[in-house]
Amino acid sequence: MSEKFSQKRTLSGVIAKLKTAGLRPTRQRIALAKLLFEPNDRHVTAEDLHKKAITASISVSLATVYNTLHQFTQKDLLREVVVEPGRSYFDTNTDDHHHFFNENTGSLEDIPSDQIFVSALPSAPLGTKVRRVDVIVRVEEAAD
Amino acid sequence: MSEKFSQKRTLSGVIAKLKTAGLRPTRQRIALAKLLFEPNDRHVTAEDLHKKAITASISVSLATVYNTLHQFTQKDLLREVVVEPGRSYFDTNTDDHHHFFNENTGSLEDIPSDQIFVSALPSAPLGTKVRRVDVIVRVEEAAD
DNA sequence: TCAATAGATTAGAACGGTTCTAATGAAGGA
DNA sequence: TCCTTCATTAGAACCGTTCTAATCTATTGA
Ligand SMILES: [Mn+2]
Ligand SMILES: [Mn+2]
Ligand SMILES: [Zn+2]
Ligand SMILES: [Zn+2]
Repeated sequence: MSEKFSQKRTLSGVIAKLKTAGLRPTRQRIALAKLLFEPNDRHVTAEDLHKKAITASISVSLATVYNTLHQFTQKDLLREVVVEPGRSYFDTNTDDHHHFFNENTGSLEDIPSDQIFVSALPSAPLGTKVRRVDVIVRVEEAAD
Repeated sequence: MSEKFSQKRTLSGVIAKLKTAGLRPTRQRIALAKLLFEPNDRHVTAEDLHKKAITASISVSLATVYNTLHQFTQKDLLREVVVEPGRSYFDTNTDDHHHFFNENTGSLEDIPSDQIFVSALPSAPLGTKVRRVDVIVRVEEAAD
């Protein structure tokens, strides 16, 4: 597969993905989607992604990065993961899964849902229904 | 049990608790501990507790509320619960347990650890050890 | 092809929860 | 009581995030 062709495929794939989600394929959204939707899943903060874009010479404002991350989340292209106060992570893996969170480094690692099992829960509080079950395994650097 | 006696018991109990933890029983810490360590477990934010104190005519600064919550957490009198970005909850229940989190109201409800079971996990990332496993069941108001 | 329009982007201000600073006050040991 | 250490405080600073309102761009249908 030539580089040009692979680039083209990525580009058209990204545009299709945006259109399918009902989002206009703007220069900024296309560029951010390309950074996000690489083969390997990623867990990024808004500022991570903004830095990454700037480094890649993609001119985009921080406000647009936030807008885009939230729109992608709303359209189920991303998932928001909350593990520490004052900072949101966005996850390119939208499958049902869980996380290891390293409290020393701030890094997130997926736990596929078939590698963990949460028993039947007590019933949800009256008048509510379960939207999602998040398991966060908090780890720390082991003492030597 | 007379009210005076019950008050005295609470006061001396609280002071003992602080001393045991290695914290000077100051006026502010005693007052906040009394608000926190009531029979029923609570999930409060710093601003919740500060308001509660002011309402109860306890003069204490917000900075001291934050200091105290963090000190209590460090001494294992409280546990921090992270469920939404930009706001920390402090939990008077320090036993191993999990939570329902109502995303509409922001309320937390305990799930005793014997009412939920998380299977053996995949091993923690290399060089790390598990500090805690948090299960957060996110619920929302049910449609009518 | 070209308005017209709806939607997107942007810089910078504002926001809200939290932390810091450095000055004052209180606890507790000698 | 005096002294040292620790705690409290008001207010400023901080920092991630959201808002504002001006500018720009994608889309569409004439
Ligand atoms: Mn990061
Ligand atoms: Mn609250
Ligand atoms: Zn993930
Ligand atoms: Zn709890």
